[in-house]
Amino acid sequence: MLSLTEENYLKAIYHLSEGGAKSVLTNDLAEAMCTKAASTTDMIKKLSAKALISYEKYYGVNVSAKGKQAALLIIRKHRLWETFLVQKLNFTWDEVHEVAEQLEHIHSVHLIDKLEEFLGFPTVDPHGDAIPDRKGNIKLLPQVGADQLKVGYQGTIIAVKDSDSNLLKYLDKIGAKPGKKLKVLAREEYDESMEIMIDDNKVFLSKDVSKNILVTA
Amino acid sequence: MLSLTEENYLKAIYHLSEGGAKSVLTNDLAEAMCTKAASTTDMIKKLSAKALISYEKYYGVNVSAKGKQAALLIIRKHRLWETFLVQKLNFTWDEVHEVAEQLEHIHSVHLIDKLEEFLGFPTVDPHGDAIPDRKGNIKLLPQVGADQLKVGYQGTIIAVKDSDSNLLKYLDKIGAKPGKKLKVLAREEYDESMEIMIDDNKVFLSKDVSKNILVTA
DNA sequence: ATATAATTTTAGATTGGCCTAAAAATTATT
DNA sequence: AATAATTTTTAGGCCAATCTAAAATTATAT
Ligand SMILES: [Mn+2]
Ligand SMILES: [Mn+2]
Ligand SMILES: [Mn+2]
Ligand SMILES: [Mn+2]
Repeated sequence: MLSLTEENYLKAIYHLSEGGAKSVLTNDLAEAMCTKAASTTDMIKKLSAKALISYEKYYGVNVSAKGKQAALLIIRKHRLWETFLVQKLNFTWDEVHEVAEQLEHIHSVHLIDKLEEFLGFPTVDPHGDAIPDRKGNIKLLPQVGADQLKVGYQGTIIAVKDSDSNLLKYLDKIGAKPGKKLKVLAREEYDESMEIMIDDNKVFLSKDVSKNILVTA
Repeated sequence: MLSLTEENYLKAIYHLSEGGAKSVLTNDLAEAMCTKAASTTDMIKKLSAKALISYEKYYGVNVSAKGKQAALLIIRKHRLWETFLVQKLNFTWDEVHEVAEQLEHIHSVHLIDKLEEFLGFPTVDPHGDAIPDRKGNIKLLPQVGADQLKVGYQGTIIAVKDSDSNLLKYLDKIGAKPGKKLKVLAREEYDESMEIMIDDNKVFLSKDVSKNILVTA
């Protein structure tokens, strides 16, 4: 059984290794966890001893198959709870992450399976992120940050980054929701800001915003 | 903000002091918490420093007004979550306590208020225990253990003790549920066993069982 | 290639929650 | 009232998770 802290480190390692094929570095993990590098090294040793990650001294860590599965089961819980909060308790999508950070550590397989059933087996959470199944399998759609797009691109918003509450409020205001059509009208190379069309609304976005909108690749 | 451990001790102190007017003793608290007396003394000092309990060395503790309110807000969460698990996720009443022990420590006033609304402002949990309101007020009905009853008593089951899963399964089997009519037909003084009528079913109960059935006083 | 800078690890300390063993205080028994 | 038994507290230590400061290693720049 993993402690709450071990679960949080493992999840952070998984998220940091998503996409990139490189090892997760101690300092990056420390920053993500809001702890110091020394503390992180300690935890890396613990997770490594439990075979959840592989660790090469000075060169960072990688999640093992076992670690990936454990991480995905935590993420499954996080996303099912977020879905519950929005669909059943009428939370707004900017209110759910913090509470889900706590709820994801409740230990009960029965609970989470029943919750999933109660929600009608949702496939994505309120931010568009895929929900892993009870085995820890997840199907990731190829997706890219809107900041990477070229003028003329047309596609669909798949998901948005969910950790900043104020960003989510803004995205809600401009209608940037999973499922919406997105078209790139113009792009300013100097600051990488863009003019885009979401459904029928024209908006200007700084890179700081656009990079948090994930679209079909 | 209380730690999970502090919350659990405080709740245990509150429960041990329910009914009785006497102070809660260190050994009793240690037993309830499954820890040793020495550990309990440490925690008593912490809770006392936070003014949640009053502590007289060697003579035990009493919950303060502030402590009582904090305890009742934890109990509120516990009972609302139990109600959720039974009513919405189709848990049986013997499955909910353990999970609620975890869920009661989730910190979010918004969450628990929304949950209460979602459940339709229930007044009692699946075991018949009253649910405190958002201020921490609770209305306790005068109730007594069925083991105290005399032959000829007629009344209604208010609640059942909820901590033993096997007991709950048995109570379910004999139909001993909150709201049901109960009549005492006979009582054997030697072992304090009883013959009772629940609705229209006649059952024999040992004291070990009857003491967990709470009826109108 | 060497010096400097950055990163990572180790060493040693702290805090919360727990323990055992010993000391102190209270309660019960003669 | 003195002694014995019980309860409670204190003393000292352990483990998990954190920190700071110092040492070790790797990366970068001359
Ligand atoms: Mn989230
Ligand atoms: Mn999400
Ligand atoms: Mn319960
Ligand atoms: Mn209950």
